[in-house]
Amino acid sequence: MVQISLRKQPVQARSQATCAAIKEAAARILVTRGIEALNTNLIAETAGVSVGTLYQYFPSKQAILAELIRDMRAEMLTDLQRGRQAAQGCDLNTTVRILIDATLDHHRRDAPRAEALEHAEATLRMDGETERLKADIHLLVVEILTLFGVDAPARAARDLAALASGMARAAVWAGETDFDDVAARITRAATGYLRPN
Amino acid sequence: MVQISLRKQPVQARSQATCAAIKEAAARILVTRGIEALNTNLIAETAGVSVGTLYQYFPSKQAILAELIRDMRAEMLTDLQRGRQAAQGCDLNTTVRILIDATLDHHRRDAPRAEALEHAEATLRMDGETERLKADIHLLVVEILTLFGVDAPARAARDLAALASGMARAAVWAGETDFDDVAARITRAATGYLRPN
Amino acid sequence: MVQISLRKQPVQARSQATCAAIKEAAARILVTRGIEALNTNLIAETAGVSVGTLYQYFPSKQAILAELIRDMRAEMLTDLQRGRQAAQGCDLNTTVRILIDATLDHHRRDAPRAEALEHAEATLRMDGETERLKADIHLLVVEILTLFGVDAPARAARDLAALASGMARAAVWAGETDFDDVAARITRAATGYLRPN
Amino acid sequence: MVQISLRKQPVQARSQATCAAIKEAAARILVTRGIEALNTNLIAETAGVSVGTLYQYFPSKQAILAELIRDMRAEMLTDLQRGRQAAQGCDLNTTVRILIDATLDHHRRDAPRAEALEHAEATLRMDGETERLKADIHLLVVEILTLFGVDAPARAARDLAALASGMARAAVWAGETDFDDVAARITRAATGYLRPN
DNA sequence: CATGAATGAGTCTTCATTCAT
DNA sequence: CATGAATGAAGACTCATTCAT
Repeated sequence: MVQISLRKQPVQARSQATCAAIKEAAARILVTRGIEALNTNLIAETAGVSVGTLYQYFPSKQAILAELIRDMRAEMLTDLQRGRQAAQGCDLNTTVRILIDATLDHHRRDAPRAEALEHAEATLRMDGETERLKADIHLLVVEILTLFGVDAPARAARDLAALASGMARAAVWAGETDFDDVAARITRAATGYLRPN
Repeated sequence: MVQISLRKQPVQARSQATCAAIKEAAARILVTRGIEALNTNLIAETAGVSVGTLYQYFPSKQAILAELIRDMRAEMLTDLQRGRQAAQGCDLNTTVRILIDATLDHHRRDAPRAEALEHAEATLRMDGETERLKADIHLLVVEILTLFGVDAPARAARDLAALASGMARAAVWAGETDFDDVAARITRAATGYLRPN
Repeated sequence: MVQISLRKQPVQARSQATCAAIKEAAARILVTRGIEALNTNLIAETAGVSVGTLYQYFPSKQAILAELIRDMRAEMLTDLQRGRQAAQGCDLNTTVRILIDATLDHHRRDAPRAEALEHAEATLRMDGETERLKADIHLLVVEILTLFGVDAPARAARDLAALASGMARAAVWAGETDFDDVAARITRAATGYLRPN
Repeated sequence: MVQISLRKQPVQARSQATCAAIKEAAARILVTRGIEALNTNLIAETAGVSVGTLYQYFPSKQAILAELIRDMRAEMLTDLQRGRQAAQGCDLNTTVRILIDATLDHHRRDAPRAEALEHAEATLRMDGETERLKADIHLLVVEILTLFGVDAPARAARDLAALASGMARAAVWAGETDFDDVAARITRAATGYLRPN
């Protein structure tokens, strides 16, 4: 359980810029050189600040990673909420298709980063805020599945998330870039999973 | 790329026991305390040997992990080959069901261990032998899909593996133990994925 | 081939002092307890800093030694260049005498240290900078010998350097401190070596 | 001060062969891979025996090296004694030439080995037996120099030994193989050193 | 006696974190 | 606030030596 609350709220513009630079540096290192190469001195250097400054904004190395992941999950929740809006009144299959599409939006924005963060996520124990976001994401899917009368909606939501995440990450690994096609294939599997009978 | 060849071939009974104890200790730590807590001193202590002994059998810490993973992949290949035998003459859906069942055999033997190793696998660059095993596993699936005239069989094999692995790992995370049920759900998704049209 | 470039350029006064303290500590240990007793923990402790600090300034243990040796060779080159200036217009024997005197200047400054470093030098593969300094030293002698029409000047330069170095080190071992006398004896041998016929 | 007396006198032929094999292995490693690569496991393996056996014959790693050096010094003493016989009745210069020739005999037999051992010798504290041999060698030269009325014969003997050893080692380093020529050059220097006036 | 498995003290090196300036 | 020098605990790995078989 990682303490990620900022030590100080970066209210000023410069502070926010520094904070963002640190996070960007960490993400870039994570993607290009892997989690083993990720260390605070390198993050600070890459961000163009001193280690001391880094520790002004983040209480620990883990906190930086945790916040990166939290941001990703927050974006994903937003993407899914937008998807739900768009799917108002559609049938199950269409809704599923739209939500899967939404799920892949952060891959579309920066696939290697999404992949790296999802992998890092499995290594860390999450902070409360991120857990809450993940719960919200899960709940959103559960609600929709419930609406369509799907059996064991919690388990189904988990299965679908795992299926989608697994396939998306494998596609990134394989170097695929056409995420519409990936979404289509994931949808085929999801639809099959949900098919009655 | 990790060098995993043993430094010393454990011919004597005591040697083999020691070697196995080291691997078991590493696996136990990996499962119970995670990859960050995995260090050579702890492995040796847990195995009841000295660090020196550990290094008689393994050239590096990574090599221990690599061999654990290689063993798992080797078992999985065997499981799948057995599955293919059993599926001789069956239709696609049945064959898929049988192979997915086989895929979950190592989860059935020790689910937390399977989960931990699959996650660790994503962190390491594999040695040649393990790459070969993974290629063999992939090829086996590709061959079967080709036999049934599935489109883009290589990509389909990758998608199905990712889908199955993702769902299985999520189930383990959630604490499920009925892997027949998990297999049934994975099969639903896989069958949907493969459905023509 | 040892990488000796400092990790951090010691610009501040404190840094330079720390860096120098580390080198001094290493030299002192080398002289008093020999190369086998030389280890990074002891160097750091002797220098009054932590190991971490040592590694801020030197990328490896070898690099410390390498830089000590490089410094010595750089001083020696300067000594010899000064000697060459002083010998302008002298005959061969006088020139030789002056250069041998110059060669012993670093023994005059700190004989045990010179001895210890020259011995350590034979153990290490040198970095490029030190090789260049040694080549420059060699070249300086070759040029002078060529000027006086000495046969096979490269080989003669090597022979004379070996002769001088060997005798000087033996003198230090024996506890001699009058390096003018040592220089006189070396000069006798060198003059004999160069005598035509 | 290294304890080198054998733990057991190798009276039997097999024992002597084992003992020699260990020494040969150590020497070969020293020459081909340097003193840093010299370790007991490698020596034993190279010699075709087990570590345990190695420790039957030598009380420590250092003892092996020490005995190798002792052997070399013993041979050198023999060479010099033979040289003194041959030089009976000759004048100083001829005697010097003969003795220098004798000094290079172990280089003629195996130059890289001689070089490696002489260098290793400088690193070790010698055992009593080797010290005695070196003292005998020194004394032999002192006696001859005294016979010819050389001033400060002990210091001269030391100077000549250093000069000869230094030049010979430099020649080996440079890859020279014609030790008659090396001897001639050393003799020129030695003769110059000894020249009255 | 020979073997080689086992030992564990000792070394090098890294890196998250602190704090004097 | 920013800096970056300093810290030192921790971890990977080596190798001389011992001892049960």
